[in-house]
Amino acid sequence: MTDTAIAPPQLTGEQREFLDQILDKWSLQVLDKLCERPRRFNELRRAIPVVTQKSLTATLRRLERNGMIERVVIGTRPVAVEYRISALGETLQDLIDALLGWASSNMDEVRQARGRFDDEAGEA
Amino acid sequence: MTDTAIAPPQLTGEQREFLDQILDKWSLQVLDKLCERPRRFNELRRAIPVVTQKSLTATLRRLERNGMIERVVIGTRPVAVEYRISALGETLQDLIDALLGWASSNMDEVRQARGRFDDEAGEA
DNA sequence: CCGTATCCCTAACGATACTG
DNA sequence: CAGTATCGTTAGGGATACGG
Repeated sequence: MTDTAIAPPQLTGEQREFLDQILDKWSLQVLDKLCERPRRFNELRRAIPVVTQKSLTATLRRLERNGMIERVVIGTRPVAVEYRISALGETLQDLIDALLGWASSNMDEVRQARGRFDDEAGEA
Repeated sequence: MTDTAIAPPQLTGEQREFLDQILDKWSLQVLDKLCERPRRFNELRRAIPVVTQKSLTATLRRLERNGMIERVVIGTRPVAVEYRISALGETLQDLIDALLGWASSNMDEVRQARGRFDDEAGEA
């Protein structure tokens, strides 16, 4: 106990589960797209490489349940649905951008690390 | 195209996969622990709530392969192994802290959102 | 257009036992 | 101590078909 002024972020199981639900494979991309502007379901589907209907629906429901996005039903015919980032979701925007930017910037080094790792495994 | 000075972070599949591998259930916690100081295998195991040997091993291998951590074998008897954050991993430290901090700060609002969502589903 | 329902398959995980 | 190996279960994901 020397100089830990701020409380150590000992994650509770609840928090771990929550982060797990908003940092998964598709969520980051959905949040990223919705940070730009609201989108319709099929619009999102097209914007995200190869997500299936099922996975996208599941991701949207999960994000909505966790308060990260809002689902707005527009009562036209046929029905239209718009998804948009929530106030809570917006507070994560900078972090997401930073994360995606970090991944882009360091992908090269990651590739090299993978090469080294796989080589060592191969010769052993 | 108004003021987007930085390139839009259109994630490649490769980058998405990479982020997926270092933001998963256990990785965040492992990285967090190793940012504090190097740790031994069983030390990590105890430090992280309920991870199993198998999952911890898999997580460590994945992080090592992606260049985020380093595995140092100390040739004592019985063998000791120390894991520590890599230079690349360190560049993510602030982001991880921010992420964990954000989760802590907003957990309350998340709980409320869940309550609302589950209520609506229940009465429907 | 926006989903839900179904089938199927595989990747992940926990539990347990065993090795250098 | 630090793993690997195996087994059985289960959650996630893709493909497809159908409904409001």
